Amino acid sequence: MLQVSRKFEYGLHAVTYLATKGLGRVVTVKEMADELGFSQEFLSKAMQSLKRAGIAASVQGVKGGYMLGKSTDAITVADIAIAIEGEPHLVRCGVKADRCEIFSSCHHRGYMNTLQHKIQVLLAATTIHSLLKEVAG
Amino acid sequence: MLQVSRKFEYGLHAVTYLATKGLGRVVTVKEMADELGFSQEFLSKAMQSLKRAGIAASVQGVKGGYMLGKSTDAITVADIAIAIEGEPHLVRCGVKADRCEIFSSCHHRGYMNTLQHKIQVLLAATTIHSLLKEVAG
DNA sequence: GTTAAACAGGACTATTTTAACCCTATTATC
DNA sequence: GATAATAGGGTTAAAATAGTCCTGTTTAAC
Ligand code: SF4
Ligand code: SF4
Repeated sequence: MLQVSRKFEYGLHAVTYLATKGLGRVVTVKEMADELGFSQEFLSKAMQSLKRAGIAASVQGVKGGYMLGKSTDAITVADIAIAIEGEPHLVRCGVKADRCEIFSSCHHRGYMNTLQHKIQVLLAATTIHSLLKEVAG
Repeated sequence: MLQVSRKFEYGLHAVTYLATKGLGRVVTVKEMADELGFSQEFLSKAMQSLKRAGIAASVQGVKGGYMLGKSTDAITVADIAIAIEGEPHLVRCGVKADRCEIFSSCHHRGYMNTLQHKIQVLLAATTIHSLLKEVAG
């Protein structure tokens, strides 16, 4: 329970990788996959999600690739999580009420929702900038 | 990502149900399943986990059933999560290092581990006692 | 002491989610 | 026009979760 997906971790690694390369530098998926040690195809999907969210920017064509779409202190871990996994739903009923058979009689939905919010606050508290500092120091 | 399991929610509901019945009262799985509206067989597994963790106590035989094993302010949401899902592992490498192909080159393991710890602190901050008050108030 | 109602738990199956792969555009450089 | 890259749909494979079944053990009641 409560384990992050591999895709999210791929995405986070990719973003920190791009960050160390500087804001302007264009990097291909192939380079990142080789350097970080994971599947090119799968990372590619993660990058597409990050791009749609504006976290990464892409350049198409032969000399194309990805770069960061924002400065490192404008990207939080929560942003990456949402870009890749979509809106967070700690409980099934968050997706759609009828996903839970006891929705109408459930009394701790309120608590679960505040819990989810607190977790989001935790994720939003770390920017890529601060994460890189933490890793270095 | 980061969704709690149904079994955990079943367990949490069961514990709050037992709590409202008072510490001494013995309740059968059948009664709880009927009352809360979920599968007897599946709830039974959750109760067995809760019992092993000391959160619930059981009485075997004809007039048997379950009751709380501790007072409501000695049980936290984290306790229930651990009883049912086992030790939390936000990242794959927490289970076993070789579950992650990039373990040796990963730089944000430290961050992920502190994140996990903070989530545990959140869960441990709510006792069943305080949860019930929150629901009532 | 036999019966019946309950917990205990192993083993299996089904469902859902996640991960991975494949294949075809499209874009832009050379 | 060839090539190297992103964009993305669709399919398959693997893993985790949910749910079921079946057998045993305990104990109150008769
Ligand atoms: S049990 Fe309550 S909180 Fe959980 S999914 Fe159902 S309605 Fe939502
Ligand atoms: S990427 Fe890092 S934190 Fe995540 S599982 Fe691998 S070693 Fe652990």
